[in-house]
Amino acid sequence: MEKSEGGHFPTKKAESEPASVQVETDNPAKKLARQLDFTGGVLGQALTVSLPEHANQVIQPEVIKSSQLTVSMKSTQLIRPQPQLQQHILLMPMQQAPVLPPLPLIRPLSRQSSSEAKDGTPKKPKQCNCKHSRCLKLYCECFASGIFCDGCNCANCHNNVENEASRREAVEATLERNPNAFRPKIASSPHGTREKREEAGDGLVLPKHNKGCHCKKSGCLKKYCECFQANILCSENCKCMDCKNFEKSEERQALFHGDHANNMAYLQQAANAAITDAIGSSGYGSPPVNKNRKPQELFSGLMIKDPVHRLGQFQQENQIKASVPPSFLSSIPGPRVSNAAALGPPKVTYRSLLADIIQNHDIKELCSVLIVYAQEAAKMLSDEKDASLKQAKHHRKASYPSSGVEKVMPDDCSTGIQAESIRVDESRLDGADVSAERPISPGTLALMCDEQDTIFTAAAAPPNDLTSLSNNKSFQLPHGQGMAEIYPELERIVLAQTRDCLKKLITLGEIKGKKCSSMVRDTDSGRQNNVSSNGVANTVPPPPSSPPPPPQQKVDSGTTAANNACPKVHPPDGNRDVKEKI
DNA sequence: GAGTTTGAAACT
DNA sequence: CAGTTTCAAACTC
Repeated sequence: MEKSEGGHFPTKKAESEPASVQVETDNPAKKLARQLDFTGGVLGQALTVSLPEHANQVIQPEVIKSSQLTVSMKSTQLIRPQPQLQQHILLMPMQQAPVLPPLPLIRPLSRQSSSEAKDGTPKKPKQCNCKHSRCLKLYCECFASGIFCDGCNCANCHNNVENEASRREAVEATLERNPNAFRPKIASSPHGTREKREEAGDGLVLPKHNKGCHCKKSGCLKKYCECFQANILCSENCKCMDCKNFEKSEERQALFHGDHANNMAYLQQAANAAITDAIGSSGYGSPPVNKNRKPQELFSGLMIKDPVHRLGQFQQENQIKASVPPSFLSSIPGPRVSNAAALGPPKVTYRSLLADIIQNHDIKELCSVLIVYAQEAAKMLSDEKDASLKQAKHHRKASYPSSGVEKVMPDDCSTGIQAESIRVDESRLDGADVSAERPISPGTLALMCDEQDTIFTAAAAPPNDLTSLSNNKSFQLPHGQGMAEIYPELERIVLAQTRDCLKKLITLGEIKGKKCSSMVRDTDSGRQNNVSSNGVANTVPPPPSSPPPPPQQKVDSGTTAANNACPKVHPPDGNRDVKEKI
């Protein structure tokens, strides 16, 4: 496409073919180019659209209007001027070059944003608001896009038919300054295909800005940035500072990914936070050499030079994430670890203070123990219930016989964990046990269903020999008794244990946080006098109303604090302890 | 909607 | 070519 453009602006073919649209092609897959005619063509009259890749192909204006000019634009990708809009597409002045220029500027993202409804349906073109440029400078989007102003809010507009002479002069002057002024700013990269990038997600497109952006404060994450506006990544052409518009940028990913991708408030917050960090802690206060971080440099370890700054950024980013719903947080791909593993910028990866405390096997073990708790509680409760039922039956038989009708509890659990066992004999619903009639809470049902997950079964298997739990056989209540009656009690027990474990985690986090804080003070007492009391341990703040951990779960702070190795949480000590406790 | 910020374009 | 100014869009309040 680049070479095919060769010259600058073509001859006025439109004058001889006023009602036709001429498309020149070389390669159908390449981008569309549009020839502009500033000779005074009006709508539908002198519309010449050039597709260098489609040479000698003539299509009707309507086709161009509706689709061709937006060809190769996949939904949210490169946004081109929308010729179907009522603004006029013009032809450039006669020039030597026979090959038509590509589409003009890539400004139109703003057009899209303001001219489309939220569902993406085109509504009406955006109108420029030029006041001082007479719409004869590239400041004017209409002029830059090669279209007449039509219904714009501009003042003293000369970008119209009535001022064709001055407009033509302006075009020539513009071309004199920059022969490529009306050529597209976004060029396809010779490497790879757009499809490949699109497949990579992120809404990425392969093209890059020809001149590159020069953003300083926006982090290239706002529409001030032409690259960002065009929905492309910054490239080596860019001379931006603190660029965050690169593929592995978490800030950028936060903008494009996540459940809150449409939440403009959040997007702005994320962008602002990223920018604030970029220009706040390291922005103008740091040497320019560090400010201009192109994507390539980001991959070269430049950012490692300032670990303090990076730490600050991570804290800020954590604040950002803490301010969004967990659903979004979970949607952020691989919080920090993934980035560390990826080829992203070599940022210092923040790790939770609990990262070394909570191990995978701990989680699995905890789950296993909770299951054991539940099982033991179920047995115990069922025994009690069975005994009481027998007594109740004796009493009832003396008064009136049982109806024998069975009541089937709703079974939301698709795995049918106890489709049979939750059948409750009505005879047991004698009013003496209200809890037996209590419907199973969704949480409990979910818990019981989840207990069938592989993480439970696989985790519990070796150490605690809980494989049998996976098939629920051992989870069936003894004596064939249903589970419904004891679910509430089971829930209470399991939740209590979970709560205790969480308390322990909180305690461990506090301990480690204090340790980290003291370490920071020791190593950087001169500068870090403003570190919070527990440093980054605030990521796991203790609940205000949370009482101190029960004595039996008190953490061996002496060991953990003295030991540089991270303290680890241990679930209740095995089945034996569980049984003893129950 | 007014005011501010931003960065490309224009200018020196 | 670098620095400054102008400009209009993007953004904030």
